[in-house]
Amino acid sequence: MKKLIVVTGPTASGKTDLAIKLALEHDTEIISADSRQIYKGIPIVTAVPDLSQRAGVTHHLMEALPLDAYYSAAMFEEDALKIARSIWQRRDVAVVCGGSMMYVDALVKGIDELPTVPDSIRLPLMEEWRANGDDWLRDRLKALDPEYYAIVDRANMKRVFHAVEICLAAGATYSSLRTGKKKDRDFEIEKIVIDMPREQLFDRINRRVLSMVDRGLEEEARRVYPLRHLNSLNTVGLKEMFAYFDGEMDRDTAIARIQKNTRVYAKKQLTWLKKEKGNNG
RNA sequence: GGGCGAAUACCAGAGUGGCCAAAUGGGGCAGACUGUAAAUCUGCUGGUUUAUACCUUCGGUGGUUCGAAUCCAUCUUCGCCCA
Repeated sequence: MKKLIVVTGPTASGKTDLAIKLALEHDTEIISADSRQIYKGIPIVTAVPDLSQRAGVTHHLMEALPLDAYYSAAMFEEDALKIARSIWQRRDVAVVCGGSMMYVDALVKGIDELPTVPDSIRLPLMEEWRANGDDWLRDRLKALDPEYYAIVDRANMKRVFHAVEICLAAGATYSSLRTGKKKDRDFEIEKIVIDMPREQLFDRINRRVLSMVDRGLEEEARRVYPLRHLNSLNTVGLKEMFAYFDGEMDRDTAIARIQKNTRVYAKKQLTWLKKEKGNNG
């Protein structure tokens, strides 16, 4: 049976190195499960390994998309499966490496099929939302899909909006499409979650941010600054630099905030992993 | 030596007699999560295992008052001003 070794864990925990080591051991390739490393043009802030670090191991879905490309967990599921199958034609094992927990889940457990929302629906809806306000959008959802309305986090407008646009695009309720069913996989999955004392992890994070600065984080941020409104650049390490460029804070403050926000990000990943552990994930 | 001002929870900082365990922000902690997820959102943050409850807090001490973080006296520390 073919096998997927999934290396995950919080940011800065050493996933990259471990994955490369495993890939070399199995003479195979790596599929990156990282919602930011997949974009091309921001290698420093996303801690993409350089060619020498990659040690000749092929990395897929890394630096593969332009910054303005739309991408999602569902697209990742599809792409990653396709790549894994092609690797399995030559090897028995493929290695997945990444900390985007939703991507990892989409690959490991599967994600529901939802229609892709066309701009012809999304953009006008967005316009109406802006004109009429949050309550209007909530009411809209209540009318379209009362079942989902009853359970959504109604303060989280991003979710409310998404549910509404899905209803409109599908011509069915979002709740009817949300099965949450785990898909059967015809391959073996070995999940390796890197764990370490929080103090040690936070120390690694703090130091890694400083090393990014040394390697040219500021220049990298300046290069993409004109595109700062793209979602791919709504990223820890860039948004703080942009705030510095905008004169909202000084450079040292920006760097300290990157460290802090990276710690917060790691914490969210840990929360996700803790829940998975509790659920036997 | 004299004058004035300030001392509030981890930090900053509101509050100037009861509605104050004390706004707000930061930081910290915890959590949610099925479509741009490094995103987005939520809760807690004096103690008491539950609390519309009780206890201990607003520099120290002593007063005034039914009641004080808030008023008075005094002490301590810090800041500014005059010598």
